[in-house]
Amino acid sequence: MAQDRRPAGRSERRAAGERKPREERWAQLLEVATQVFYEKGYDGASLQDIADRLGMLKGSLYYYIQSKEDLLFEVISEVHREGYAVVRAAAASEGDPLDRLERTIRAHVEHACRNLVPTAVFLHELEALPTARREEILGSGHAYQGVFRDLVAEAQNEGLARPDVDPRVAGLSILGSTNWVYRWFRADGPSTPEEIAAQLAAMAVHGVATADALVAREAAVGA
Amino acid sequence: MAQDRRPAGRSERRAAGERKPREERWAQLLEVATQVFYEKGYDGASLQDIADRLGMLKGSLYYYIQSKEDLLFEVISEVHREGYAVVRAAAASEGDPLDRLERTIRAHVEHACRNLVPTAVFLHELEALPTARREEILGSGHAYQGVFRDLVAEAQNEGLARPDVDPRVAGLSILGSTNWVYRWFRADGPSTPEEIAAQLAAMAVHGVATADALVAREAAVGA
DNA sequence: CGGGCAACCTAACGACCGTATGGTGGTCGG
DNA sequence: CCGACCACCATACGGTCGTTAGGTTGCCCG
Repeated sequence: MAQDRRPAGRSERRAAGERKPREERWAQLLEVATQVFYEKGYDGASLQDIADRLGMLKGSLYYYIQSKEDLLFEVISEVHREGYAVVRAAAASEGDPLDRLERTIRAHVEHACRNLVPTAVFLHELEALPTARREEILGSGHAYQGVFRDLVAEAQNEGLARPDVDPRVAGLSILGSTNWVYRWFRADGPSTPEEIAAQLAAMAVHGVATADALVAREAAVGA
Repeated sequence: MAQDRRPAGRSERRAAGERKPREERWAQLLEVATQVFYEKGYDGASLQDIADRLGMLKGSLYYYIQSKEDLLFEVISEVHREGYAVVRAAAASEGDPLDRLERTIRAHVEHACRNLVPTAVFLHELEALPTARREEILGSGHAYQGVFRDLVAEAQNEGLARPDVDPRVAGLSILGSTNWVYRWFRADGPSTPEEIAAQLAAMAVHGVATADALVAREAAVGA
């Protein structure tokens, strides 16, 4: 069996698509794996697919990894680390809770749009990881959700958000609308990431804010 | 090989877990398939898994189906038909666009909460279907999104929604927040489907409505 | 009481999966 | 110029996958 697939024109040692140093290949491997997981899903993707695109044999991948699962873990881990850092930074910035909420949503959406493929893999294939490794990435709590929930709760405490909204549900609503963008955003579409981010942020802020707070915000913009 | 798995205590013709008439078994098959796809994903699930839970052998499934893909198609097709009908009915009901938007969101969320598993399979595994069969289900347009987008646009035309919101993005935002519930709703959680639906609907309405329209709505409730 | 059909079973097919093991060519420091 | 080592190749294993073809049972109808 000529390594499962590939014509394998007898033993002329294969076309040998350039040898590369380890670090460079590793980065390339992660990129290719991300793309393949995006296109076929984790279970649907095979190491063969990935190796093919790298111009090597699937067995050779084990020079870089211990198992297929390692690849998914690495891909997801990387994008989550980045995204979570971006969101936390925005949430901890200056200003009143509504301002920070708006900035956080925008940062989150813009990051998702600009890292569409890894984000999609993260959101779609996270549950393909065994529980232990999943929690190694997420931490034990619901990190993302918590950021939005806390910002809404804070706004509520300062009288900027309507008292009848449940911060928990509000946080999940925001998370849903922002995490949905990977399903419809297209770089060649009619809207830029910034425009979309601004729209989603504005809707969310209007969704939770009191009428008074909204009036105050418009006045501040006008000033 | 004793049909791949199962101890198979020699040939005593297997425990024979009750024979059932076709229609009943077919319903049971769909239910089991839905559950298994939910737990393992379409690619991760095997016909063996499904057959095991039905107490039959995987080959016997082909008495009911032509291929594994048929199962996914049937499952997704059913839940989509139901859900879309519910949403369209609510969108076509009486009242001004904001009222109808609110009712539509509530109907959508309540339906999703009460059909959590099929909904999850629909949203998660839809893209596992080949394009042709996917469009057979969805129709060629973006049906769900269109309903929400049109309601927002209608509200805008009547001066009930803020002119600076993009109905397209607003529709997708609403779709995102409502389609996200399958990821966090638990029947044994602190909130009922109705409460969650009401919260999400209220946030969405506040997210797009003008200040005047909101005042008018509160007055109407008070009356 | 016998024939037929519905609802399965039995058994196997070829393909492909992730993974292990040992080899092998080129490159580079000494 | 030589040996070591890096980045792969070659090959194969055991297993599982979806799918097929033909058999077997029990119930129903006449």
